Amino acid sequence: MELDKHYNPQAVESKWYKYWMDNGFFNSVPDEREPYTIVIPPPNITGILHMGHMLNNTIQDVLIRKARMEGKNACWVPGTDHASIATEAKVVKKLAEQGVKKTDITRDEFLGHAWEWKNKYGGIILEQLQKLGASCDWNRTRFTMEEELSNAVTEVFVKMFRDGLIYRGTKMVNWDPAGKTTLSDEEVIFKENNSQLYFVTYPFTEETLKALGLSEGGLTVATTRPETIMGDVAICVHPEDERYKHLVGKTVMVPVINRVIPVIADDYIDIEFGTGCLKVTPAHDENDYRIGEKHQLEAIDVLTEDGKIHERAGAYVGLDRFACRKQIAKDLEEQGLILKTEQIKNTVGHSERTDAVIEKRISTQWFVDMKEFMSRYPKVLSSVMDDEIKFHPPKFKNVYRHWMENIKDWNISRQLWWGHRIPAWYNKEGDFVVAKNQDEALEMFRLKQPNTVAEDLHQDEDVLDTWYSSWLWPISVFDGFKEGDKKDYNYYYPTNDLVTGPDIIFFWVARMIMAGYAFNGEKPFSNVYFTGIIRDKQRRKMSKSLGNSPDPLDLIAQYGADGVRMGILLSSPAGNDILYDESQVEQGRNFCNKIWNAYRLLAGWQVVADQEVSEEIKAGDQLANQWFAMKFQMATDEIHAGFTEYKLSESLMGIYKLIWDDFCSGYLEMVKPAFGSPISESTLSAVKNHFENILRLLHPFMPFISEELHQAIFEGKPEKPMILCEYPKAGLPYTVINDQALQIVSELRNMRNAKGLSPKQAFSVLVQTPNEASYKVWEYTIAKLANVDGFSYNTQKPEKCLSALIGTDELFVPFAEEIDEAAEKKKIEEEIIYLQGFLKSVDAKLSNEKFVANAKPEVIEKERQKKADAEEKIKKLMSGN
RNA sequence: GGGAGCUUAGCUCAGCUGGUUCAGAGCAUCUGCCUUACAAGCAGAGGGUCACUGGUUCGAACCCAGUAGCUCCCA
Repeated sequence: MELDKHYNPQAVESKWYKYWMDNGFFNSVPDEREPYTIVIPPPNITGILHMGHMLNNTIQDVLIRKARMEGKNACWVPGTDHASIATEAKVVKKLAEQGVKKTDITRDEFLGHAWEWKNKYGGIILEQLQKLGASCDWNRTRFTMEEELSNAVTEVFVKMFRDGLIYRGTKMVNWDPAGKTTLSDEEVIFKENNSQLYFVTYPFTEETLKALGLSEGGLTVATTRPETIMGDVAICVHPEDERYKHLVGKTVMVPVINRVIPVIADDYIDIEFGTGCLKVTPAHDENDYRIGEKHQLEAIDVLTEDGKIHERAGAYVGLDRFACRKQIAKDLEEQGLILKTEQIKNTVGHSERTDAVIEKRISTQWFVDMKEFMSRYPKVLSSVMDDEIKFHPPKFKNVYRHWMENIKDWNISRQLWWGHRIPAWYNKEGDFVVAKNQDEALEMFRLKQPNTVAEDLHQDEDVLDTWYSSWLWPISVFDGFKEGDKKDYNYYYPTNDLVTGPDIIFFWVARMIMAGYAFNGEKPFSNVYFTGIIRDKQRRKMSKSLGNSPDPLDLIAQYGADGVRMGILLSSPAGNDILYDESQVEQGRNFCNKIWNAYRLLAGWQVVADQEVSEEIKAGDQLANQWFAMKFQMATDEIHAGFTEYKLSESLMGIYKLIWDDFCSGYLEMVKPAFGSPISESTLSAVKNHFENILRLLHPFMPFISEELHQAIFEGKPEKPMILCEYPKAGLPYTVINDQALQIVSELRNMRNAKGLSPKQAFSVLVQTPNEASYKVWEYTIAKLANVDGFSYNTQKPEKCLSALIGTDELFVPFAEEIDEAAEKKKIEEEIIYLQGFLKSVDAKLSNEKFVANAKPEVIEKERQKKADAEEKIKKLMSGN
């Protein structure tokens, strides 16, 4: 059968993926083997596959496939996250397109639509992962809002509440006016902004003017948010500020609404900033809130939940907050109350999901008491610092510690419908209990008020933060919270490796560690591999709006999954950002093609019995076999070292070079029979064996082509499919082969290139060496690779020749034609000059008493060797002249 | 404002506890080749004052200090 010149991935990929699936090779059940477990960072059901997923899941697949090949019981659990805010926004938008408003339908109706949406689109991303070759145990696919996982969430919430780790409280929280929900601090992204700083004057009241003996005047504050002045309750100055000391206790009027407010003093104030006067708006600023509490001031919330001016503001009612800012500035200007404006840079919080500008708002919400949590579970921090849980790269340990040490309470309630509803029930008086379900809640109420009936109770309307379910993921996917048989949980947990982006280190990684120690007393995983963020060539993040993100599925269609996997992995050491460039994926495709053609080559050879080939060929083939065996083991050791350090790109590069340089350019050329000649049976078998071994090394990285060719080598009947073959082991002994003689090949090629000679022109060579034997064994191979038609040793140097050094041995190539003697001489002279310079520095070192006295003996020995070698070389080069 | 990290070839990055036959890899570039496995290829070659300035040391890409630039995290 004729094989195509180019590797064609499409047919191959779907064929083998189906084969693996049909045979259940991805599936795992507990047995006596050592488990190796990864839980997928569950993608959002709203998500579609992007380059970040590609990187992330390729790495997981590499790890899981390698573990599987190493005989471990490999289990990669896939699944999806319900993504409360994102999904709710999607569904709201879809309903709006149909002319339905969320407020017009019931909660149950809305959830019906949401589930419908989830069932239709929620699994798309998992199907896309299959195209990549992800070897997840699809039988284990979980969803954060399915029944079992929801039960786990309730269970944990109730437990934490009863343990005093969750409380309901009224605090200042982050409000997303677009999503109309509160957010945790982690969901707020700070962005730098160019803002106007308005200097607004608050006129003194009559009373104050009288006391001061003035006819007019006021206090000027600097603010970027004039639209909140209707919520002002005081002006605050520093108690030591000489400019304002005398005004403390006096009153001023809030512009626009002319409400009277006091001037107070607090050392929180920064005298240098603005005018040194701060307008205190406790309802809309964290610091103002604190000042307000301290001075017992009222908090007037002047905004509605969607960011418009509330009735209680008394002016501009119904106007959007940003429109109001402009309007009020204009009006104040007209009234002469704006002294000046300045441009400043400040940072403004935005919603991670909706990108709306966050408002600070006082609200009654549910919180996790993090200080208490951390004091009860110190392992959460120490395990990472002590490397019981290893971060790769370790620089993220600092980031982790810093966050942990400054941790704030976690706001976990969201004013949404799509999510896990908070298991708290209220009676008509507003008392509440936390319970697993309504029946339990009713019982609890009845203990105090026996007459309570179910109709009196209503469940909290809010749902929990998405991450409140995600943090349980490594436990809950193995039903670790479920009563009864915990076979899976006991076997698979703790998991081995977690692969994720550093952007969710706090959202997810940290909280999984918390959940692990708090609910199971055990770490959730042993290693965390932080991938980089994928950027384009200009270092911009990939985003839909920039349009700089290629569609991964298009890439797979164009370059093949293996090619894409390789391209994306090659330049992605852990923690470094990946600058994506299509040329990398091309490189991946080209590599596939290279491997494919190596197979084509050997598939086309005619085979004969060993007796049919000459002894010379046999010996040459055997040497080549041993030589490649050495190269193979050396590379295998390096590849394992890369895995140990989680430097997957280095492992992959090691394989790349092993295959391309050592196997194809080296080994195959060595054993390749002359055109039209056959290959011996034993050599072909050795080649196939080596080929098969490199495919094994490659399989975790490029699963499809390695399976395809593995099957092809064994004519479709291998003992095992590649996916189950044993991964080559590190540290196996190998015979060291002295291949210094092979340098003759590159020297000759170089000479031909430099002289513009055809490779077809044969040369004879003369080597001056004390180790004749180490060259003799390679003669056949060298002759083949470099077109040499004669070898001689330690004879008279010919008159006309080209020369080179092989280590300290000399190589002469008789060359009858024109030689640019001057150029040759110059080349040698330059070499001598370099060596002399080198020798001088070595000599200087060796004659330095301090060096000899201080340096380690082996270093000195090395220097002496260098000196001897350099002297030897110089001697030879000089004598040649 | 606080913290962490980075700066090595045109690009992306390796360089472990300091020891110049280790300044390296891949890609890109250049030269010559359509040599019956592969032009998605083959054979070669040229690129670097290791950000800058000082210091420690017999010896610094590596350790220390300062300067400049960049990135990230947190407020």
